[in-house]
Amino acid sequence: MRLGGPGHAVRSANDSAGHTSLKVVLPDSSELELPDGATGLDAAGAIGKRLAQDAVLVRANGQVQDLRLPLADGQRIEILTKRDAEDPDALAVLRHSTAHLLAEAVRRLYPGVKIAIGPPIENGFYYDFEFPEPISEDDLAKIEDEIRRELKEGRAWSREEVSAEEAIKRFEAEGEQYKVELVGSAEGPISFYTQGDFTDLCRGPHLQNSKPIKAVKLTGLAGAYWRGDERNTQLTRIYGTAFYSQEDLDQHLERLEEAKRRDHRRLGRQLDLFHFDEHSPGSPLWHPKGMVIWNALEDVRRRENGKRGYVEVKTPLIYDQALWVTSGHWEKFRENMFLIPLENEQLYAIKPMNCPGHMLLYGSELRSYRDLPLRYTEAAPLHRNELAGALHGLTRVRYVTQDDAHIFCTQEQIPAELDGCIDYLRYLYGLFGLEPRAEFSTRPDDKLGTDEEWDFSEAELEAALERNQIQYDVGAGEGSFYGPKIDLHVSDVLGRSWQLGTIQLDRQMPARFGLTYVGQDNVEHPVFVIHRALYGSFERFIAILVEHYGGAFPFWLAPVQVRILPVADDHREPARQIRDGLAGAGFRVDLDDRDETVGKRIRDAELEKIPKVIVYGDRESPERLSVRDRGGEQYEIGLVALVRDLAKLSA
RNA sequence: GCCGGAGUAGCUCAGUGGUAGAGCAACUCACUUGUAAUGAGUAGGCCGUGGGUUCGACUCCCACCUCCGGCUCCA
Repeated sequence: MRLGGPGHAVRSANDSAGHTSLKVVLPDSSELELPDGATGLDAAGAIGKRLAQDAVLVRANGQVQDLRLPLADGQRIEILTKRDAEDPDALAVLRHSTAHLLAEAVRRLYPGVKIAIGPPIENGFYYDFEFPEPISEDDLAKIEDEIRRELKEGRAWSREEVSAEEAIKRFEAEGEQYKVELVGSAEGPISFYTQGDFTDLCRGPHLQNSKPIKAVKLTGLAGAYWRGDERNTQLTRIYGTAFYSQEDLDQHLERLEEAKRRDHRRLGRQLDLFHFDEHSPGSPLWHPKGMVIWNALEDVRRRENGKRGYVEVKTPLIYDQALWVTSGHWEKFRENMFLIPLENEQLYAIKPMNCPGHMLLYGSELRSYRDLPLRYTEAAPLHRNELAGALHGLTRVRYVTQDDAHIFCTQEQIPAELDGCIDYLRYLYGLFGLEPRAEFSTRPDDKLGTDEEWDFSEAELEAALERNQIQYDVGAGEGSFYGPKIDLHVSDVLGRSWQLGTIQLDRQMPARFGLTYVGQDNVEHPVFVIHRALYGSFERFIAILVEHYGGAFPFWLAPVQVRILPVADDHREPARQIRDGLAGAGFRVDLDDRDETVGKRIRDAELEKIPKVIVYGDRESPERLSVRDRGGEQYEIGLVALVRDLAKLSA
């Protein structure tokens, strides 16, 4: 989480020389007059003693600020207290302070440990350490106890500003090399926060004291590279979370449990959609019910591609090494490719992407400007030898299927084609009620091509985002090696963000393949390629859908849409006829005539999250069916009317 | 690949240096069922794989495989 630096807010009304007071605006729009140099804490004190005691943070003009820092004239301020227990900023400051308690505890328990960095994050905080001896999860309980001891004793934070030289000298004396490095790269004033006998380099803000920290839990242990770079030493990261009350922590843990019930890996097995086998790690085995969802996505893809002027192609799965050298993958992607060394033959590789095949296809003929734009689409199986530790259910697989397309177009056609992709994206994500975040990813360090070329490509994508009024974050250096990208991200049930759709503008790969078109001027021009996958991959998209719906798919996606339950033996035959009638009308319907009670079979249908259950007994007839919706709502309807209603749900 | 954890019946999980357990699912029988679990019985295990220690290993040690939580990388 990014906390606003306090440095910017320090400027007070000095420019209006001679004034010895400043005014701030409170949330109720009333004004508060304070002596010049007054801090957030002073402001709280001026309002009430109790507020000053309870204050944890001040928000000045929307920016969080440490209570100990001076306010500026004219700022709108808001004092946050433990009563703002759900405010993200109030939680962040609590957790940040708890991270410091963790560091203090670890330093006391493990002499010789080096401390690195410990920020608040989405649902808690972490702190990175270099331990002299490795620790294990069993150690967490001991550390947690030590934090509780600190809380019982009570801690108060004090803040001081020092020069960079002084800070470096101090950390060098303590042998804290990571802190020395951090000071070296710090911007703005260097500040220290001290609680007990523990002093840490920190920008803040922090609590006044540890009283508001009512619940702490250390949640995990992991390796993490210093500064996120795998060439650096791997530190030990301790994760934890903290709350203003025990109830909030309990609620948080409950939500986690609830989220786990929606996990696509769990539901995948429960709903009989897919599974994994250790004989092919990272490669799902799709069950019939999973394929229903897959094919529903395929149907949408084919239908919309057809409407939007795409043409379907099919290209080889394996290519020789020379092709991959031309495409640039041999240099940039080799370690992620499955190679096929054949006896007495060239080295082949299974494709991790469709692009090179589509390049060959485009290059197989002389192309005219009249042919463009040419939109090739192919959802072929791709294989990427992902690092073993990176595999993750359906969200990160080795056998992946993109809803891929490559749009070959002229430079002038780029804006319209990008707009077309964005419109398509909007349609698709809207269909499922997904609300993705857009990220604009720019040139990476290992890019192909010149900065001038990238300036152009990046400008085209950014202009498309602006034109379509899409809010986006910038992923500096996150682009593909051949071009910048617009990526769509959606979070899974446990808050992990996954990239789904992507739109990439590429002039490198067509150039490497010598691809051109003949213009109206009878001169060959370089052709541009837009790589785009809108679901991203079927696998990941289905994972997100399973969690998005919690397995309760809308009628049109549900693997089994209707289940018929005959009450007793005599009802089996008429129930079969109802089933056949609905199946004939094109619905996915099955019959549960097991020798179980109706109650039991209803329960099973609910657990399978089947949208419609029809109980058929003495009271029913084709003119009068008893339908139970998923969740328990019941109504009566004739077969003909039911077919009509269900057809509407399928559209 | 790296750090930490875990692999026991189809699934969810107990167990421990001395004969391998439960619930659900499966199968059989009875019940003929009315909107979230009818009852009884039966069967089901190279306790992830390979080595080692031991009179004896599911249990202790080592290596590997797979999965889980992170890191890095990525659709």
